[in-house]
Formats: sequence, C-alpha cells, structure tokens
Amino acid sequence: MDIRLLTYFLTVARTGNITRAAEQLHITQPTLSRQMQELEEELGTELLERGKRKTTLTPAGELLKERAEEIVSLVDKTKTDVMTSTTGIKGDIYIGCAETYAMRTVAEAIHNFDEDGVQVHLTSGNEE
Amino acid sequence: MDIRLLTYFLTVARTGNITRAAEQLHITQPTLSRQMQELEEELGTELLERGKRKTTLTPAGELLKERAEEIVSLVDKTKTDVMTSTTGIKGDIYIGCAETYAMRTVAEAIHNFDEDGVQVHLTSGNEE
DNA sequence: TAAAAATACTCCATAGGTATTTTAT
DNA sequence: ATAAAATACCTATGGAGTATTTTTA
Repeated sequence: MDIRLLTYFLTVARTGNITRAAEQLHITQPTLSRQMQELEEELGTELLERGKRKTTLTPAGELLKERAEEIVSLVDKTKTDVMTSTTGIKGDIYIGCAETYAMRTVAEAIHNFDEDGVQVHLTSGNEE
Repeated sequence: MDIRLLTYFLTVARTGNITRAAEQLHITQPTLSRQMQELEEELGTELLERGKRKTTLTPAGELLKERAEEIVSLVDKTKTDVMTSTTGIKGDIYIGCAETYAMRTVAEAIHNFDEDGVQVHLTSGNEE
C-alpha cells in the first residue's frame, strides 16, 4: 500500500471525477484511472461507481475514504514532526531589507511561516 | 512516503541490525541499506546510528518508530476492513473429507481461521 | 581482523505519459 | 453527441539483486 495511492483516491473521492482529480494532482487522466483500478485490485473491492458526470463511492469506498484521511494526515504529521525533531529548522531567522516598503511584502510572506520555536527578526537599513 | 519503507525501518529498529533485518524481510542487505538512506534523505534526518555490532536509533528515529507502528497497524487494519467490507469473504465454508483422522488435521488448521461472520462446517463421509 | 554497512554496477517492474477507443447520458 | 473513463502502447525512474569495498569495535 502506498500513501500516494491513498491521496490519489481521496482527491477522486472529493471531486467525484477522475479527470478533474487528475488535473488537481498534476497527472494525466489515464494514469489516475489505472492507479484507481490497481488500488481496487489490491483491495479486491470496487471502490468507485463510474457514471457519466459523476463518479460516486461504493460502501467500501466510503470506508476507505474515512480511513485514508486518517492515515494521510497521520503520515503528514509524522513527516513534519520527524523532520523538525533533529534538523536545525527551529531557531532564529534574521531578515534584512533595504527599503521599508519591501518590508511589508516580506512581513506578509512571513505570515505563512508561523512555525513553533522559530523566531523571525525583521530589520531594515544598516542597523546591526 | 511508502508504507513499505516504514515496515523496513521498523524491522531495522527492532533488530538493531540492518543485515539481520534484511534477512527477515527477505531482501538483501545492500537494498535495505539504500532504502534506509533514502528514508533518511526524504525526512532530512539521521534516523540510525550505525555501529559495529549494533545499529541504534537517534531521537528522530525513536519518534519515527512510535509513529510508524501506529501508521502500519492502521494501514493493515484498513486493508483488511475494506477488503472484507464488500467482497464475499464473509459466509459459510463447507469442508468435507473422507477420513476421520484427516479431520483432526483440518480442524487444527481451521483454528487459524477464526474470522468474524464466517461459519465453518466440517463434515465427513458421504452425508449431505 | 571480522562483522556490518556502504558503493558500484545491472536488471526489471511499474508509475507516468501520449494517442486513441469505449462507454454512458 | 459529448464528456468521462478505459485501453494500448511507450518511456524512465527506482526498487531489488550480485559483487565488492569501506568502515568500526
């Protein structure tokens, strides 16, 4: 079992459309189609009910969706937790920029980096 | 992230020895060695402290071990649950055998197949 | 110096792609 | 008739193997 397959499946489950899911995943429709077939084969169960404008989940598919969400989020959390546990990602980051109007842009970007244990210091000009 | 890598890692963690872990996994030592390196690369962290007679876990490795056990068991449970949810695995199984002494062997084998929702009927001779 | 791990290759299975056909509405 | 899924191919990445070298108690 591959986590990649589970995320693929979740995207299909959410969109209800293999073609659109493939776009979101940045892979092609035939590739995703094959992968879903292989997942069904591996589990020995039909997961998707292919219709014209809508691809719905079978009961087994619904069950997998629930579990897959758990698994994927647990794996993601594990990855980030392990990655940050030893690497020097925690710590201080010093950013300097010459123009004050640039600082606003930088400050906005920093909003996306609200990591636990990381101090961001933003300074301007030639003060040390 | 691949579940296979996590099970590989768990085997290494338990045995404290890549060579022996490889044997248990029925793969070769170089293959497992590479896989562990790739796992460490993917997570950007050292997981194993390679020593002569003992391969121990780094703190990050310990954390991953905890989580990996959760993940692997959750995935295993999901697989069996989804597999049995729709497929006709549940049901009755009829086993007949000609000799009564063979029945003992069969009965013992059945002990390993105590599945919920499955009735096993063991009959002998030509009774219907 | 001996057991364990890492390297250097070779091979092949499969994830992914392109082009096309089939299927449901 | 048309949008979605499936099929048929091809390619290339990487998982796994064999042979060998490099580490570390």
